Amino acid sequence: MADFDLSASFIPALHKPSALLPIAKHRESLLYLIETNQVTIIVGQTGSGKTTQIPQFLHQAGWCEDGKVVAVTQPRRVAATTVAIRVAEEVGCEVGKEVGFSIRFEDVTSAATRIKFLTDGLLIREALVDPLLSRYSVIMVDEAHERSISTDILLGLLKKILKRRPELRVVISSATLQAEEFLNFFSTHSDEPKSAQNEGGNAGAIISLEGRTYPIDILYLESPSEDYVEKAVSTVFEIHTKEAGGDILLFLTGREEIDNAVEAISERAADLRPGAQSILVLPLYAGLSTEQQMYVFDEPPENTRKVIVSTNIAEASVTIDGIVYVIDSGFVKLRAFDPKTGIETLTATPVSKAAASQRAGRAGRTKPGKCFRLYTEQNFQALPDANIPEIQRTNLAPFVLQLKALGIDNVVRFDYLTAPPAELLIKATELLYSLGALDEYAKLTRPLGMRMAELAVEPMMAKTLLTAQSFGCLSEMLTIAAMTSLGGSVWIQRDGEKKQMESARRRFAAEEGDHLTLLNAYQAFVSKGKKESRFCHENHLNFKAMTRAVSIRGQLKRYLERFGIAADESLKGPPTGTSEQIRRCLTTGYFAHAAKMQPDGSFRNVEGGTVLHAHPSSLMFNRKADWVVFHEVMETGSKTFIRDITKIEKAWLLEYASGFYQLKS
DNA sequence: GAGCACTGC
Repeated sequence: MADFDLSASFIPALHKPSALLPIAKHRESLLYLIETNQVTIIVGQTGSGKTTQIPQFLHQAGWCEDGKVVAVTQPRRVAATTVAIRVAEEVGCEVGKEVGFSIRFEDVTSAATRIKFLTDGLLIREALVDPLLSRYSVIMVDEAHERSISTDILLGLLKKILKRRPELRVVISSATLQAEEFLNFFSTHSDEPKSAQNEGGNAGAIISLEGRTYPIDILYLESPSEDYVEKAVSTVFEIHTKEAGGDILLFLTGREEIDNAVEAISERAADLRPGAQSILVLPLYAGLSTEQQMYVFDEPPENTRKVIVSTNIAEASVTIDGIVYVIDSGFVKLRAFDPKTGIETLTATPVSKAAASQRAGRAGRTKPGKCFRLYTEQNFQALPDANIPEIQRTNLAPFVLQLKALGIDNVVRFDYLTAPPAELLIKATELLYSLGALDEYAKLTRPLGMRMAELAVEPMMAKTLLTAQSFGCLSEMLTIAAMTSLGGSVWIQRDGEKKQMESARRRFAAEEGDHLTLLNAYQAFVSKGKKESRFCHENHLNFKAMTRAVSIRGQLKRYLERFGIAADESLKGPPTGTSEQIRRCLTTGYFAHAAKMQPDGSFRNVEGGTVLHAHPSSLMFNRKADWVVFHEVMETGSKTFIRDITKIEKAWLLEYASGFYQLKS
């Protein structure tokens, strides 16, 4: 018994004790600030431990007594789940007990849950049922500086709720640049009498927490570069030949650029002198399958430097360890919505200063790093401080509908952190009126408008679903709604298998267009394919997306059942809605997205002013049609594409949307 | 002939 087996006697700690985190020494002052202020802004560097520690401090300090809950919101699902799992480990409980999380389709909480991580979109939805969010004693809004539209709407709601609940505490985590803006927002009360202010304590406070990151050298170009992809490739090799070991992360804007850069880097890497350290180059973007994305986390082989060429996904959503060098092109593709035309654009735009420093920060996670910016220091100084908030450049129809459902009738006077342009609000209101969700006084209609707000799909599809029963095609529309909400990720193109994917897609093709094709694919997946991944692999379908479609369809079906609208889904035989019923039903929701094919094969919208092209992924690409409706329109580069297209009859437009088209002419 | 990233009781 002489042997003393270390591994049997000691269990390695899963996590560093939280006392070692920089935040621990601020514990008392943090708790004091939260106690005495309704709103506390935390400026926490990455690695400060704010997200994992603050909820535990609050719990220990008694904020969860009398059954109250501390909520922590995140803009992304993965963050909500991974942080919850970590905090549960630190607390020493099972996830779903004292510490839990709640995201769409996954509620891992129980009556015992005291610390709850959730997405901010979900917390807004909770306000539909519990307008004062009364079960929460503290609500921490994490990553507020990202300014997602859900975060902005949530902050506006919280400001309203704070006036009615003086005992509620709000904690906002922000980057340095925006802390004052958040504080100002919460300390000015535009339309309240003075006496109502500061009732629950002081209006607010800001506290800074230092992080635990390593220094990063920032390097700029001396003169601007003409082609940043080419410059990026040569910079990779300069780092590789001149700098010490460590992996490289290169930020470009999109799939095409990334594929080109990956190819160029592997070609040049083949010319490296024999015996030198080699290069392993990997792409990273959302359009890749999960397996392809996972490669970036693998250890590279011996004597090999890993180079990851990524979109913005690596800026905040995906964190890769071992990165020592960052190369920043200075550009990102951003979505914007033109209220005049109703068309979304996707364009490469210069990043903000905040985004540039976030990118640079990806280099210093494990040791000191370097960031090579492919632009000059003057270029950097000219960049905007922060990105334009999403609320100022997005289609607001879904959010106007939500605000109305929350009892906020005057959406123009709602207290926004940053007000959206009036045209966006008008456009959204007009669309909701034409769909029948709002009446002529812009009040939410009942039951139609209220039900549309409760359905978790965009308003045009919500309207379609709510009329489907009267067309006898509810079962089919549930499937189509679930499939279109996947956003084009249904089919997967594997390397060099383009032809095979095309022919797989043709197997499900329906003459009438993409919606019925999606319906065919789903029905094959759940019947013949038995919801198995093998079927997806054989048919070039995205298994993850198809599984998600099954969940979404189930959720939508339950919502409708609650409204007393039940799909007749008897066990025998396929659904019975005819193609015409389905296409008529689509027209009742998508009349605003109608277009007519021209002799040259392009489309014009009803007003005739906009030239639209079928997206190459659509069945209507290279096919004849007359009138169509489509799910989505997007301008990229110089062309405007429509996606998910289905043939309809012109007469149906007049039948279901005469008001809309009279209004327009 | 081709789309950044997120997200919903």
